[in-house]
Amino acid sequence: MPELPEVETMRRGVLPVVGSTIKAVISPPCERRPIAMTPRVDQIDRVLKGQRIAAIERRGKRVMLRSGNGELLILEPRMTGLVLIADPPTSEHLRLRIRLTGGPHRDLWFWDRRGLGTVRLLDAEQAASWLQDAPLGKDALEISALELRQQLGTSKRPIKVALLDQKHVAGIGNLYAAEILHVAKISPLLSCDGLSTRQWTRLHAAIGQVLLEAIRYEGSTLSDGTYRNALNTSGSYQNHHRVYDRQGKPCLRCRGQAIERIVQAQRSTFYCPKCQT
DNA sequence: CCCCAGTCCTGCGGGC
DNA sequence: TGCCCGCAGGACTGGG
Repeated sequence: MPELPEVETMRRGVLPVVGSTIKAVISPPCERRPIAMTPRVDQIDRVLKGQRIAAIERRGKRVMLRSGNGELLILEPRMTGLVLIADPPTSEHLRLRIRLTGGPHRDLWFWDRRGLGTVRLLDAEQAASWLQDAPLGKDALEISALELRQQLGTSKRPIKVALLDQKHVAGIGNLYAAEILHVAKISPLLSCDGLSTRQWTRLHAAIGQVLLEAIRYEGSTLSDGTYRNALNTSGSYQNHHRVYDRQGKPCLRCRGQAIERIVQAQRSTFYCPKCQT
């Protein structure tokens, strides 16, 4: 579930470890099948041991640790991954432990209940080319209105489906796509090439508005309770959702129409058929 | 180009 | 009450 607001909240939460030195990178004992990690953890350990954490960055839904030597450790939480400096929710689903020294925290954890997350280490050269050539669009908070339209404008896919495609714009997932389209008053069913200039402008504004608003509330912790910030604390944006998981309930804008749930590209879409056209 | 179904995986909740 | 199935969806893959 973590999308841009949750991942940005994780990033901000682990910022205090910038300047710390990496003592070791190890796999905590975990009986489950290991998560996808390249290269192997002992290789990652060999490369990063003794290095300073120079920065913690984010692109789309990934948290990236930049080492003093310019290597990039990319943590991709996917559905249930968390990046923490506090004690993780359980000891059972720990996937990576980065032991630290010379700063306020002893450990940086990657915890992932379902184990769909990934860890990847790139050297400085690979990192530079990955940041440039990765099949990953501009970050949703960086993209301009013009770029957004250039990326999506000729597509015949429904706008909701296209917004989820990370190679056009990175960071928007199923929950925020629904929230954004409601704020923009655009039907999720509308074909991208059918959006008017006015609608593109509204969409771009809604992306910024919704994502920043969600970051202010530290993201959405859904009923399964999985998502936590770096201090293992819940977000509260779930209390401000306009449409997500509100099928049958009245639209908060028009007050009358019931929110509908439909399926697009095998995913739930929530919207107000009256407000979103 | 786009779509769809299947894959990874765990925990929960609906239905019987 | 208990058990099983299906659903949740981020990213990716293979076939059409």
